[in-house]
Amino acid sequence: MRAAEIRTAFIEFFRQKAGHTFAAGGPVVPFDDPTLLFTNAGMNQFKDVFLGRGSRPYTRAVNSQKCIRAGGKHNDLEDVGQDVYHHTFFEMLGNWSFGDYFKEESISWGWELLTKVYGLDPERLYATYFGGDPASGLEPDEEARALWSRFLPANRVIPGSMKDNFWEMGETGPCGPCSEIHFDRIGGRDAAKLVNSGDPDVLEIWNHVFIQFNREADGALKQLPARHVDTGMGLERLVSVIQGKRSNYDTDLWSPIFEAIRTITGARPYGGALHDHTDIAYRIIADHVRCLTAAACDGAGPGSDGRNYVLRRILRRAARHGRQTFGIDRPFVYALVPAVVETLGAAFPEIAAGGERAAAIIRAEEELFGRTLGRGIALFDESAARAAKLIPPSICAEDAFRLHDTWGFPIDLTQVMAKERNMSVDVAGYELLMERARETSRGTASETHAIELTPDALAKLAALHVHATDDSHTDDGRPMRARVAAIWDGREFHPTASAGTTVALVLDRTCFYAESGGQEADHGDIRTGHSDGGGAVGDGHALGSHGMFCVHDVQRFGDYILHIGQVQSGIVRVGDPAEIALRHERREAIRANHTATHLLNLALRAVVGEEVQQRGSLVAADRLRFDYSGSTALSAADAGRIEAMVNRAIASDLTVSIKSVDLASARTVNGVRAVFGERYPDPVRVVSVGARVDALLANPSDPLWREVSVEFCGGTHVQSTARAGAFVLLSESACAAGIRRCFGLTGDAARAATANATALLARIELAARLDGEALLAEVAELARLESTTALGIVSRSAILPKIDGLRERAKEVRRQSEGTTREGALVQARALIEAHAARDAERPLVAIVTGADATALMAAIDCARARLTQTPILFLSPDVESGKVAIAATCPSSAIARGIKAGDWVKATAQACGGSGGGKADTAQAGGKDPSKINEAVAAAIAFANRS
RNA sequence: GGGGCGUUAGCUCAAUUGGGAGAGCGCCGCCUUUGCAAGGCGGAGGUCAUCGGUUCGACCCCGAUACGCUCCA
Repeated sequence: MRAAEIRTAFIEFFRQKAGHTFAAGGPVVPFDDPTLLFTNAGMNQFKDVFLGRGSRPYTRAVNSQKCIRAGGKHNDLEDVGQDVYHHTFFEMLGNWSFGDYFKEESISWGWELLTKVYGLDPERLYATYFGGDPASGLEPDEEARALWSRFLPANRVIPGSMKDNFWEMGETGPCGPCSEIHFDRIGGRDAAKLVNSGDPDVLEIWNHVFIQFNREADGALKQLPARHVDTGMGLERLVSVIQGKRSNYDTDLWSPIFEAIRTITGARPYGGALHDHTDIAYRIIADHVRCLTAAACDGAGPGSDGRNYVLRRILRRAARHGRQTFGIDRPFVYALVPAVVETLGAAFPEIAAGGERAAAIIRAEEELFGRTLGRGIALFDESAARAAKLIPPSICAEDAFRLHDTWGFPIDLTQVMAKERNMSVDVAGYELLMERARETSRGTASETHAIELTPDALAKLAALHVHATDDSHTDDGRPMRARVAAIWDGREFHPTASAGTTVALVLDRTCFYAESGGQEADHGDIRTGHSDGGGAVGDGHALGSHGMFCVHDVQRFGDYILHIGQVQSGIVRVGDPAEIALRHERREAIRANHTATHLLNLALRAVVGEEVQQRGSLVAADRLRFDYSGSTALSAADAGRIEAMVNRAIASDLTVSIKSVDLASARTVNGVRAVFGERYPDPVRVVSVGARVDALLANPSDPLWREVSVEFCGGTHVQSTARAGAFVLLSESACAAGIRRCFGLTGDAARAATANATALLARIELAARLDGEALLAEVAELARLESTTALGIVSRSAILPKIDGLRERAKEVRRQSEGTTREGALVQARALIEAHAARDAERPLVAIVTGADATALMAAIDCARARLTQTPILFLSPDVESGKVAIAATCPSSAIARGIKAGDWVKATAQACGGSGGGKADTAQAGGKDPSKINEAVAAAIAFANRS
């Protein structure tokens, strides 16, 4: 039987014979279960039923569930490839009874399916049952034993321990005995002793769990009113058994993938050897690509945290085999996806439909890693060479950390690579460095500890009968009257706050926007007390009953909004009436930036492509920031298109429409932008630029909406886009692996950036007419301006080549003047050489060369040394204008032997004219600061040479 | 938001406490060979990212900026 037939046979057996409902397996990424990294068993999606919290319209279910066991409590990642039966991704065939049938049906159907449908040899089957546990007061599961005895002789019905045969979901909750069916791959023997002993040829194939108890918090077991059956049978294992193979990988679930690996890498075919490097790599890559494909088709791709990081680690493990084992240095894992679709697509429509997307996701991650992979391997090799000298050999913590931090090698990948060379990794040291890095990167961030409302404080507020803050007026942001409901200093509540103190005010209502969704909080003022009491001056307690409070942050905790700030003067009391007003200009700037952020999001998608996903944003008063998925830099042309699109929208003065609608229908709007993985409230606030929200909902699938910015967003926006004034993209860069970050400006700030660019361009035009020293100075100044002024990406990309052109000319000017000074020095040197050559060769040559700088002087020394090979030579060149004396010397070995070292010589010479220097024994340079002492320097040089 | 690493020839990368900018591959020319592959010899190619500072002297040390990569939150 082929694997697909085996899978279908299982499902059909239970559907037709026993009236089970086919309940398609859940996604491999659990939807609503924070306790689970990945779906790791067939029962995950029915957990609520077993816990008595949910129900289904059926009581019998069957399916094949995609499971991932990596990174979490069940982690088979380390074993993949090393043996032939561990997988990060596998299928679990299962049938369930929700308070319906129990042990008898479950066991007899199990026997029938295995022996009659699949035709397994009954002589090779063994069953285990729960053998009881006196310590827990649990009786043996005699019922299961008796049922199995109907099919199997007594010696093949084996009692098992608490560990093997009693299943518990967690510390508390539903649990019960289980019964496993084992298979002997060899046969013709009594393998009872090998059951549950770890022998790869005698393996568990099917576990039947009988849920009949509930474990209470005090540890006691109570009988459940509704008893359930939960079974699980690993498909890969079952297929190997039915197809008579000793390895899961020798079945038709894997052969198409192996074939694809062979074709793409050009390696020899898979050989199935347990300890062979190539075969291990084959297994690892095949396993990992199945896992990554399944995850990607269910919406989870490699990333930097949580389950996404597990996927990244899995991919990087597979990817490095491409280079190290198969010697190819381009992405290849993605190209295996079609083979995965071929083997799984028919059973899982989401994999058939999502294959292309999965391949794109995998490819992007491979390209990302490909950039650092080569260097990382090189660094690892160096590190391993150092490690090899240690006993026992161990990769040091610094290298492991650097591999992780700089080259993106997860620690477990480093460990795997080390293990291949019989080395270990200093993981403890690595963790230490990691922790230190975490601290330093956290340290400066939380300098100003914000005032927070703890859960405890929230409860206290409720106890004080403080109502939730009414924030229904934040949108228009007009000044309003409110009342001080509570004063909180971060530790306790106070009845009053006096001038100078920093506290948080809770009001009964507010027009302030609390920081949320990346939009920064409003700032403003709160005046408390009866300010308009008329004649209050004469009032005895009027003085001091006023308070002036300056808000510099606003945060929401639960239903309460904290206005954090400082009491400027007077006193603020609980119960005081208050006049609150936010800083209008700041709010206006934020609104403009927020709407521009939405327009930017839309433009990015239009220009870069559909794959652009928002990964975060910040809306401040002075700028906006937008993070999105992507791994290549934006070209200047694309930046220009994006900028133009946003500016067109601003010029069109589009109306911004905002409305709260129910989440389900909001999601149906074509092209709606929702942040991936983000949870949204229901009803959700929809912000649309250029189309009325009502119009969107009236015809949600209209392709026109793809051209319109539609986002779920709680922030504040301008009423129409013209208020944003103008938009400029400031910069674009990488901020994390696979994530790009760009900054933008609107309004006056945007116009200023444009003006800066115009001014700079004008100055560059003028500089083109300069020459000589003036050109050199202006080029330096222009370069300084370019890097320090705010410029848009587009302008900068137009300015940079112009400055580069000027640099090119400046370089030519410099080269020419260097050439002439060098030539001048050489001419003088040649004359000196000729004059000296007639004399005693070993006699030192000390001479002044005029108009030479350090480089030219060295050239002169070079020239002289070539001709006068036995002569110690020292040249000086005073420059009155710059107040410096350049000195250079060379000494042949004969002179060095006499004690004339060039380094000492130039130093002695330089000291005579107020400088110092040094160098090697054969050549050296130095400089003096006082050209007027040139004669003293010459004298010193001659004296030094003669003394030695 | 914060941290780390990086930027040197067309490409991949070196350069000891700061003392004359290098290798391999590629490119060009010549030689060797019947031809190819290869080999031998020679050559061109550098704003050491940019700007500033320290220094007699900076690829190297310090600061700022840009760009790239990466990690943490």
